[in-house]
Amino acid sequence: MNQDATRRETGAGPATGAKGEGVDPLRLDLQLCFALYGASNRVTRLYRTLLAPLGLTYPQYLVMLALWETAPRSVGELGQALDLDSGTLTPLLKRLEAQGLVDRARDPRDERRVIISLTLKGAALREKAQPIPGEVVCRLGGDLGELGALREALGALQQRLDAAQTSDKTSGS
Amino acid sequence: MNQDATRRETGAGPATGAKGEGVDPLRLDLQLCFALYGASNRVTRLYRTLLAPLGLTYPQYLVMLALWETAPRSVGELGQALDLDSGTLTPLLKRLEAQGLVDRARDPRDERRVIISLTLKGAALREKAQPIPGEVVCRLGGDLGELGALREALGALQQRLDAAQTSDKTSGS
DNA sequence: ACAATATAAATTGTACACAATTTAATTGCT
DNA sequence: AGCAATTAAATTGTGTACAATTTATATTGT
Repeated sequence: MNQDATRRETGAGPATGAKGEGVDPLRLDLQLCFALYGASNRVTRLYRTLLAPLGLTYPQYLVMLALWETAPRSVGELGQALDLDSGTLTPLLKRLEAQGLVDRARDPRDERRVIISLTLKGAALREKAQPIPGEVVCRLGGDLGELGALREALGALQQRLDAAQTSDKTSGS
Repeated sequence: MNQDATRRETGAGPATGAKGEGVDPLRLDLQLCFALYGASNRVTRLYRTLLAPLGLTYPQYLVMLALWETAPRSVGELGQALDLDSGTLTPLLKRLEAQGLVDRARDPRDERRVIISLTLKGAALREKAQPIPGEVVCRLGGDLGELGALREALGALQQRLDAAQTSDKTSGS
């Protein structure tokens, strides 16, 4: 059905000496970026199924996890913890409020701030979420140590990424 | 509410001993999900800066990387390679077409299929993209071996995630 | 041959992400 | 006190992700 002509390797250094130089950096980039991108998308997809009974999306679940840890918190504090800005959080929190899981109220001390607190329903949802992490680990089939190692590797990557970003910003203007 | 304690997260914690302690599973979940989610978002953000001169978003860059590897390809083949469906790819590819980087044409052999091929401009863009991976690695400051290990760990995670998803679908009668 | 089925993209609708801007409230400075 | 600068959310606009549906084309069974 298809022969070589239909699918060719593009580029790969057309006019170079074709002397078999090492690995293409773009190919490595594809592999690493892709692994992270794909893993992230897949995790979101996996959780989608598990979270459907709770009526939560994956980012909403992360926000609830953060609030179950510490509440109340302002939008800004939540954003700092989750590394998200108000453009993402504001509509997400409004949806959680519409579901009756959180309350949004201006801080009387500083009317610029909006304090997010858990409602009784939001606090109670924690019980229904309890089995989810175990279910995920069970489905993944790996041991906890391995997942912990992955978490640490990702944490280290995050710090590097933050450093790369800030050094980028400070050099501007 | 009971949460009066000040937040003491993200402190590069003392790694919390092996096991035995009553570790909250939801807390572990927060840490792992969050590491992956945060790393993915940060990578997208880092590339945003680097890709701006090329006029590409990060997902568009991944599509171009895939096409620089092998072109032409159908939307479906591209979707399989990138783990994205037509709902995501179709508008993205239309934007690449609007930029003159790819061509979209029905397969005369099977009019249902749409074949994506690189234009001269799209193929030429590869040269401008060449320094990006090196720049990223340089900014991250890590050694290549470490990044390679991370890629492998993520790859293993991906496979587990795929297995978890499919076992979910195939269940039921 | 042709209705039933299957397949490939496109479309629709919801929900993130995030840059850039806007709105409103607080702080600083004189 | 008065007013510029700062800060915190909200808003706006673009671009993903993805489930569910639709459209168009191809394949199958009788």
